[in-house]
Amino acid sequence: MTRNNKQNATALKIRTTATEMFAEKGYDGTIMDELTVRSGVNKASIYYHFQDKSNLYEQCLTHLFANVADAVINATELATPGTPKLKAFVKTFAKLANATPAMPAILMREIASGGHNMPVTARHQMQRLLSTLKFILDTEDPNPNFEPINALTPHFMIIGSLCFYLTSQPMRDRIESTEKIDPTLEEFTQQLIDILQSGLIKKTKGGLT
Amino acid sequence: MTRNNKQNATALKIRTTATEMFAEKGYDGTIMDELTVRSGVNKASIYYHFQDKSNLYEQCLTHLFANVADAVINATELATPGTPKLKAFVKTFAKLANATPAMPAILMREIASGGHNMPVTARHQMQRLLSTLKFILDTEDPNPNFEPINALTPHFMIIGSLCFYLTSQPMRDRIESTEKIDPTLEEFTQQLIDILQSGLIKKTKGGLT
DNA sequence: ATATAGTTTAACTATTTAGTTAAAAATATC
DNA sequence: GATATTTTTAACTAAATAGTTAAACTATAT
Repeated sequence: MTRNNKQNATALKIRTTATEMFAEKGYDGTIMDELTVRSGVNKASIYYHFQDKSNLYEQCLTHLFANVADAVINATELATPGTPKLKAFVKTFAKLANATPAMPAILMREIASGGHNMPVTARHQMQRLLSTLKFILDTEDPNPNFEPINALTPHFMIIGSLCFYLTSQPMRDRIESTEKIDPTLEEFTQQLIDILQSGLIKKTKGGLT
Repeated sequence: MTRNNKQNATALKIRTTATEMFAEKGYDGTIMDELTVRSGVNKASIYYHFQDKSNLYEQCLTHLFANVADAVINATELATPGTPKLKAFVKTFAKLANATPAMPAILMREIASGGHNMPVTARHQMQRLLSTLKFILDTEDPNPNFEPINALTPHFMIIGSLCFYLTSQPMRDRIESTEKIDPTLEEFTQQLIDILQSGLIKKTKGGLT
C-alpha cells in the first residue's frame, strides 16, 4: 500500500464513518472523540486531513450528494421508450437512497434546519434533480400528455415520501409486533410511480373536487 | 395575574421558546443558556419547571403532536359528502403544519434519527394519522372506488411532501432571485390532492408500465 | 401581619467537547 | 541507506455547556 493509498484509506475511513454519524446524530450530536473510536483513526489525524469539524461536515455532504444527482439524471437520460423517464427517475433515486441511507437522513435534517449548513454544491445537486423532473414533465416523453403542473409538487412527493419511508424503517420495525403489513421498498416505489403516472397524466374527464 | 397563571405563563414561555429552538437547531444544537436569553426566563426556573433538558424535550414534543392528530382526525370525521375525507385530511394537515412550523421540522429530525428520542405518545399520534388515512382509503366515502393500496405510500406522499415543502421554504426563498415560480401552499396542497385522487381512484383502463 | 409553599434569581461547579502540540512513526526521495 | 516529508500518536488546553445551590422574592391562606 503506497502512501497515497494509505492517505486515501485513512481519509476515506474518516469520511465514511463521519457521514454515518452525521446521519445518525446530526452535526451537533456527532462527537469528535466518538468518531476517533468508531473510525479507529486518531483525533489529530482527523484534524490533519480535515481542518475542523465544520469542514469535515462540508466534505461529507459534498461527496454524499455528488453522485446522487449524476446517477439519477444519467438513468433518466438512458430511459428507453419502453422505460418511461419518470419511472427511471423514481426507481434510481429510491435505489440510491436505499443504498446510501445517510443521504436521505442528512437531507431531511438539513432541510429541517433551513439548509444553513448545507454546502452550496450539495444544494445544487438537489436543484439539478428538480430541473430534471421539470424537464421530464414538460417534454412528456415517452409518456404522452402530462398535465401542466409545477414540478415542485411531484418532486417533493417523490423525494419526501421516499426519504420518510426509508428513514422511518428502523422506527417502524420496532413497532410492528404481530403483522408485517408494510410494503417493501419495491412495492412502495411501484405504488408511488403508479399514483404519480395516473395522477399526472392528462385527463379527458375532470378529477373530483 | 394569579400565581397559577404566572406559573403557567412561565412554563408556557419556556416550552414555546424551547419548541422553536428544538425545531430550528435540533436537540443537541439547542443550548440551555441560549434558551434563557430567548425566553427571558432564568436558567434555574427552567430546571425548576422541567427537571432536565431531555424532559423538556419530551414535554415539548408531546404537546406539539398532541393536537395535530386530533385536529386532522376531527376534520376528516366532519367531512361532508361535498367535502371528500381525503381532501379534508390533506388540507387540515397542511394548515396545521403551516401554522406550527416546529412540527414538521421536529418530525423530520426525529424520523431521520430513527425516532430514538421521540416520546411514545408523540409517535402514537402519527400512527393514529396513518390509521385514519387507511380507514379513508378502505371505506372510500364519499369518493367511490379507491384502488386497494397499502396506506403507507399515500400517507408518506402527503406527510413527506408537505413537510419537505414547508420546511424548505426559507431555503427556497434564499435561492430564487429572478422569477417567483414556486407554488403557494394552497396551490401545492391542491395539486397534491388532485394527483392523489386521480392516482388512487379505481381505474377501468390500466395505468402505464 | 405573618407563616408557608411556590417561584425566581445570580453566581457557581463539573463535565463534556472541539481543537492543539510536539514528538514518534511511516513513507518517499536522493 | 541516509535524509526529508508526510502521517499518526498520546497527552494536553481552552472553551462551551448541562446542571446546582442557596438565598431572595411573591402570592396566598390563616
